[in-house]
Amino acid sequence: MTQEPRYRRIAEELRKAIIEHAYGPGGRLPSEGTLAEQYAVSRGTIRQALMLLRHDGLVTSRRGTRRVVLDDAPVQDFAQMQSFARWARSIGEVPGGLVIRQGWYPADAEEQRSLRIGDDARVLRVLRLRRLSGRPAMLERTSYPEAVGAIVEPLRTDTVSVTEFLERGGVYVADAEHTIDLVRADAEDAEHLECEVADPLLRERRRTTDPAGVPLEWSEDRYLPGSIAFVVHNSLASTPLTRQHMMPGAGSDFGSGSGSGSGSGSES
Amino acid sequence: MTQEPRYRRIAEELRKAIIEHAYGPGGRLPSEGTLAEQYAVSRGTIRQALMLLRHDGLVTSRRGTRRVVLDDAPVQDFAQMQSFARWARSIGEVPGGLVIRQGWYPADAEEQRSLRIGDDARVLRVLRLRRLSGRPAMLERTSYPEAVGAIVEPLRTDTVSVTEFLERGGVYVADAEHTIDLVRADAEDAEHLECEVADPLLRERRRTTDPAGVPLEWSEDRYLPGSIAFVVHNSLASTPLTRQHMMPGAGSDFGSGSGSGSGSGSES
DNA sequence: CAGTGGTCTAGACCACCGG
DNA sequence: CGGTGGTCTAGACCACTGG
Repeated sequence: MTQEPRYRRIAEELRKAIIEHAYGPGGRLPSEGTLAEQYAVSRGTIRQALMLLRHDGLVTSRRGTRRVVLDDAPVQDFAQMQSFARWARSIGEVPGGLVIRQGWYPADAEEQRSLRIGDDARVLRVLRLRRLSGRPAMLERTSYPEAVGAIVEPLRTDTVSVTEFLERGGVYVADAEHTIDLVRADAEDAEHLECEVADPLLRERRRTTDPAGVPLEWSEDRYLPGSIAFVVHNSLASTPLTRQHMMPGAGSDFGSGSGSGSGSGSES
Repeated sequence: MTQEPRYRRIAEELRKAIIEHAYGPGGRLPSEGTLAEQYAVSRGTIRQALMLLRHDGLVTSRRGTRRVVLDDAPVQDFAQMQSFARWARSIGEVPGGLVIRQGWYPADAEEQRSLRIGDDARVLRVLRLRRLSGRPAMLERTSYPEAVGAIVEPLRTDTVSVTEFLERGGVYVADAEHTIDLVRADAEDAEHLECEVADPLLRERRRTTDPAGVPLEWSEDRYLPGSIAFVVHNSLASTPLTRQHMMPGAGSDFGSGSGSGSGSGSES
């Protein structure tokens, strides 16, 4: 039962206390030494716990002063960020998923690079519409490498959560990289998202890998504006956020929806 | 001279080795024990170094196996993300800044909340146009609390980097929270960014705090599309990325540029 | 100045992965 | 099974903050 490491459980207790405003905001946490005594663990363990809160932007840390509680950050866990369905449920919406088209194709250059596969490899391309309580919210073009595709392919087309299915099969996501920018809807986007061609959409391109570093999927998701925002926290301690320059004309493809990446099924 | 802690210097050496493809990608790092010997430090110090690379998404880590090198991540340091000018230089562009309007105003509700100040506090609102090598790239509406505003106010209107100026004054940013979504240009946006009213823009709302947790600025930046993307890395180890739901009608303000937040100078 | 967090050590035990 | 990383301990010294 008690398989969660000590420092994680301590971090959870502290997080809860903070969210319930036991200290702040602006309040000071007990010192590491005091906490170590209270929890009857060594200072190192306490530091590990506090590190978690630090990375989530819940507390500061400076030599010389006690840690200060920051405002509540909109903290989600990794699992929730990784799965559209889980996220939807957490905000009280009913997630819907529907596969519009899927099939095996030879990997194009972008897929070969992103999924780290050879130029003779096949990928499963899936075009999927995501709904929030019935309303179209996002159109997802995903490419899976052979091994993962074989698991995903036989799924019912209305499977709500692919991520959760993969987890039951022992496939876990450990890392993800997201690129967020703006594109305009192509004909396919407009049809399924029920908007006009050339309407602006929020685009998230995503590459996920398993704990061994093996790429699991490469996806381009296009969100209708007004329903979603991305929130990022960064700090001196850890900075996963980056601006990226785009060569004029490249990157932000207007119109040609299948673009360079995982266009899904426009072929045939 | 040797003031950088040991583990950071080790991390830098390893990062360099990785970027120069001394191991991978896909290659395996030496074990922690081996590295500890090589650098003549304890295993704990090596683990601290590796933790940095882990959070940057450069290597994996799993019990039982050696760490695996992932693809090169687009790693920037915090300072670069924090400063438009520094970022611009790093991609070989010439940053430009021009204050269009600034002035002191009573803090509105949003500013009071974001900057954690009372309802009788004043803020300095600055409307600033940012250029990349001459071309308009971003329009920035920033609100500073009294203390910071007093430092920023006397600056020349063409000051390229406010961040760098503040650092010279001993003001350092330690934490930031970013919310990214899509809006349409209002009249003010269109005028200065040289686009049409209602053109889509990428919006980044940002709140930064100093090492003690005191809010330093609250800003709403609007980028012309096609010139920038945001890249986020997240992992089981640390997940600062979040989707956020928006109430229909709220959040994504169309038109009223000064929105709920730090509208700058539309008043008068 | 006393108290705090940042760094570092040297050791221990365990869970897990691969051969 | 041996080797690996994950967890945890008990101590030490230092840099910095604040009164």
